[in-house]
Amino acid sequence: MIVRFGYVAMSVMVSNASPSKTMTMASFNKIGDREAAIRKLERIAAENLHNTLRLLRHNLASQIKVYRFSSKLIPLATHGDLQDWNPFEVLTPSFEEVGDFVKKNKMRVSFHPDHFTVLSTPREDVLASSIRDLQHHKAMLDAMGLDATAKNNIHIGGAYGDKERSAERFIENFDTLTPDIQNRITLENDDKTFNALETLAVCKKTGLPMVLDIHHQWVNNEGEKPWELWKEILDTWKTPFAQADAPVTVPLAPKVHISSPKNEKDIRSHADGVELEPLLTFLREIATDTPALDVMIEAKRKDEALFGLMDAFKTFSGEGIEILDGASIRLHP
DNA sequence: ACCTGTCAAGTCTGG
DNA sequence: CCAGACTTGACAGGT
Repeated sequence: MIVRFGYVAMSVMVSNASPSKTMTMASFNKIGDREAAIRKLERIAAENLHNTLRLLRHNLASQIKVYRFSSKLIPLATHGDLQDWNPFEVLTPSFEEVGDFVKKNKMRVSFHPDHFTVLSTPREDVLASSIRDLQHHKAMLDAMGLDATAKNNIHIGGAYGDKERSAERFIENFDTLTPDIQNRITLENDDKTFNALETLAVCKKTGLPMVLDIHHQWVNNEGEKPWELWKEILDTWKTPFAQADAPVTVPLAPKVHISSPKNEKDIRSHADGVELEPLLTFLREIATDTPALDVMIEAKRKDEALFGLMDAFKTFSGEGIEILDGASIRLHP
């Protein structure tokens, strides 16, 4: 099994390279001249995209091929007061530059629209803004010229006192989405509401690929071990939604998220780095069934945590682990 | 240079 | 019905 590692949004090693610079609505309004304020938003977005490209170059230098973009590339893009603004008129070349780099270097990229995207909601207004957010994320991937192998990962959402009904509502609402949005979505188990088993059930009904978050599964489960679900999770990556728009010959590798609890008191929060031991146990359990796996590291110290984990793997060299490059390993079952 | 409150957005709990 | 917690990086406004 070949395992590639990636990280999320920002680097703690490349300085002054935030891809998430923003502007509040209060300061937008304070500018007075609306056109000037919009130009400023566009400048910030261009800077975020420029920094994203800098991060991708840093990734390439370290052989990191898996990366999640910041969802805040364009400040206020989905804000209700700015719906007449089309940021892509000006920003498309910057998005293309990022997308070209991704394609040229065969990187796997994604977004994670944050927890305000809730397709399980009973509220019409919340559903509408959730769909708007998904459309926005799809539009950014389109502007980069990336096919549907680049996914938007989301959670099911709230339970509203009736989890079964809420899961059904997620499916009903998902069914109303256009296919080009649907086939960009992956579903992840969360740490409070929809556990891995419940998320898997929704994936089976919708045909969505499931991203297993091992940390979430550890704090929110029904007594199962994460690898006990793996064969079924693997199957969710063989559905049509897991494939690209364009004809593809190789299915997308499954993806998992890994992070470690911050401390004994606060087990949900993310620690600076990632503990090797639980991850290694999981990888050894699934290695036989899984030719390729991508692991997204969600640690507080971002890319530094990735390098720390790679160092930890090095001490297991010869024990069924082969270091392939700066960000990937081969694990022999 | 550093500190504190706030931010576009949603849900859940407790009062 | 409403305030506060949750959680996160970064702004905004202060010292």
